[in-house]
Amino acid sequence: MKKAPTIRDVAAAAGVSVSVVSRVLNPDSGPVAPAKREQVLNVIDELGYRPRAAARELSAGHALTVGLVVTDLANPFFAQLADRVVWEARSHGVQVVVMTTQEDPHLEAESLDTLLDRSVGGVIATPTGGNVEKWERLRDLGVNVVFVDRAIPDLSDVDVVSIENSDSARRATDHLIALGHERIGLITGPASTSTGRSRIGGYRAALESASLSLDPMLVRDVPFRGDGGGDAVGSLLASPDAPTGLIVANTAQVQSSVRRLVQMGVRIPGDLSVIVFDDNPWTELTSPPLSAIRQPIGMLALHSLELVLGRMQGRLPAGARTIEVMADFVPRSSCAAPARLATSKSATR
Amino acid sequence: MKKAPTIRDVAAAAGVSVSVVSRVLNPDSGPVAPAKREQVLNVIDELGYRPRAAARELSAGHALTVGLVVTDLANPFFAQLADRVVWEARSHGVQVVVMTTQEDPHLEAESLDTLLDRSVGGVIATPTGGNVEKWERLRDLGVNVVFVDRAIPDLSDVDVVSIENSDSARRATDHLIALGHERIGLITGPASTSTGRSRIGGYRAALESASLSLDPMLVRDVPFRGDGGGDAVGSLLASPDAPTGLIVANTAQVQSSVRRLVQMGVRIPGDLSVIVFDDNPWTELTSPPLSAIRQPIGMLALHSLELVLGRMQGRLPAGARTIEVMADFVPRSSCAAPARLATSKSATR
DNA sequence: CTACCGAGTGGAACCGGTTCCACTTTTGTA
DNA sequence: TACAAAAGTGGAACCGGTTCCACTCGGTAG
Repeated sequence: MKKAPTIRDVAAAAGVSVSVVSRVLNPDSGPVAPAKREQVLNVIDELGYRPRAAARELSAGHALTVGLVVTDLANPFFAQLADRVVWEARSHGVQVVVMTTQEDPHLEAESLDTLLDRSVGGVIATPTGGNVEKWERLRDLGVNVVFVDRAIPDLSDVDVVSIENSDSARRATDHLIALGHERIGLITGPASTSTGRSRIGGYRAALESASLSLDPMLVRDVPFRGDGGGDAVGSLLASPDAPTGLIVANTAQVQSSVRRLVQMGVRIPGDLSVIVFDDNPWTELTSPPLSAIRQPIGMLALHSLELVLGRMQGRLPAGARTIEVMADFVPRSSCAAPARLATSKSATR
Repeated sequence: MKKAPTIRDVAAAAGVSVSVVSRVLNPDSGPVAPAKREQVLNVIDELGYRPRAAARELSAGHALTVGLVVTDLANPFFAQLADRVVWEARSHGVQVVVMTTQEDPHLEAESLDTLLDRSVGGVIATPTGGNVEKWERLRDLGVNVVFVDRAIPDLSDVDVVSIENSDSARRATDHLIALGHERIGLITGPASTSTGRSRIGGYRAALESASLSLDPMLVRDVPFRGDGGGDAVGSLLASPDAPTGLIVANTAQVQSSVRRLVQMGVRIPGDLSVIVFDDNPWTELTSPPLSAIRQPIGMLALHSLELVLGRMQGRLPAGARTIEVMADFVPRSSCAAPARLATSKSATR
């Protein structure tokens, strides 16, 4: 366990001063004679010298690192997001420190403190919704913050990247309406989140333009964590006036909801037409394959990182940006006309 | 964008020297009068002071950070592993820098260099198999390395955490044999990896003790990346002498393999009994639900981190450790007796 | 022939912590 | 009461980079 060479070792071995070595390391920081540059590079190579990141960060005041704060990586949505962020960051020479919040504002606060200690250049986060003052502090201290997937409305001056939630929900609802469904269940994220509200909004809009009334009993907003999805499915279908179509618009609860449907032996689309938000690899392995809103996770990651890096390098104009990307609707065989269409219609009227 | 207070600001505001503040920050580094400690803590709280990690790392020579190097987070196995590692690390006040290799030794090498620059205290990795000298260098420089899921046999003095691959493969094979299968296909990882070899070993052992011969055509080792799984499935089933049972023991290729089975319309378990390695949440959502080897990912994460942290704190005896954890076999309805059992038996003899 | 300019260089301060050491003040014990 | 050991404190060096600045050379313009 020998120890690594420092810049002074290199300088000594090359017979130059540390200033010269530093200038070789950072090409635009001053002139170096071509001969000496060569010489220094040779020594660096010989000694296997690598600059210590900590020293650099200390003097620079900030790190070439971004924090990624998400709920948990066990959720495929976040896992894929993290995958793309890490990958994209790498190609820019930036490292990613990953932290998870489990949707708990306390854990989130802790993460933010830690990120601050590390002097990260930026943070990409799916905020829990709390910690408004902490986020503000971070921003005021010069850390570039980008919210992805969700936003905190009270918080100004923060970039946001998300999908067109309202529009996506609307398209899913329209699809079911077009098939003849009149009672459509919606399982969505908490109404306290921007995502939840937008999706409910899109759902409502679709119903309105089809002149269908919105039955509040059919809309269930369940928390992002826990077994809320499955329970909501159970209670929706237990109702005597059960829906014939269902949109699961709480990404985190898709798995739990589908599991319950399978357990209950609900025939899809015979008993129930189903559309899920977020197209995971397995959604086409179920029988039948599920119609889905496919979130362009790669795009979300790309834009988020682009914003953070852009701000870190100061090459973006001031003023927060909001980027909304389109999500595809992928029709598969989990949707069909409601079975009781004819009878129920005549019976109701 | 004001700037954060430093230890000297705190010292000045509290009317003490920086040494005292530092001792308050690191309780076991020297005595402080209770009154002054109180006073310093108050000032810290008032100013919202937080020590800069970079400065600390610079003088300590190493960081309270571990690197996690995996293939990619889009793979649920690694995503879950990362989730647990991040979670567990957090509770120890350690941050995790995640890097992905895409199974490419060059990218892996790049990651290791970066990790070295960051003076990480340890690395948890699923090695690609290359870069033996780089790993050695890392180890010699005092970075604690733990391999998880796979090992590099040429590399001594490195801790390894994995499941009992041989035993697991054997149990899966035994299960199919007990049902009456005699031709059992095996799709596994590259034979150049420790994981691949062990699983083939277990498979072979099971066949031998049942006095069945091993047909090399039934064993397909496919790379961890790409579409090898699906293709192997296709070619296995295209054979006139197709297997009646299949074990997909290449975790990374399970999804691709199952997708192909579904696409081909193979009836499970009617035409083919199937067992997959790694029990993802969706394996019970397919129809029928798939029998699986459930890797205790949490245990893998826990042990890996335990080892890394233990070594970082120097509270582990020298000498590499190998930890193998048991994997559960979860029988579901994707396995049954081979349909042609009676006829094929009489016909063959 | 001098004045001036720019390239090239090295010294030293600085970033914000930790730690060693010398020094003063308590304490405890003979 | 005397004197050693322990507790408490501050100064300053150090970790390994970056950067400012002063300085020495050439070469060129006046």
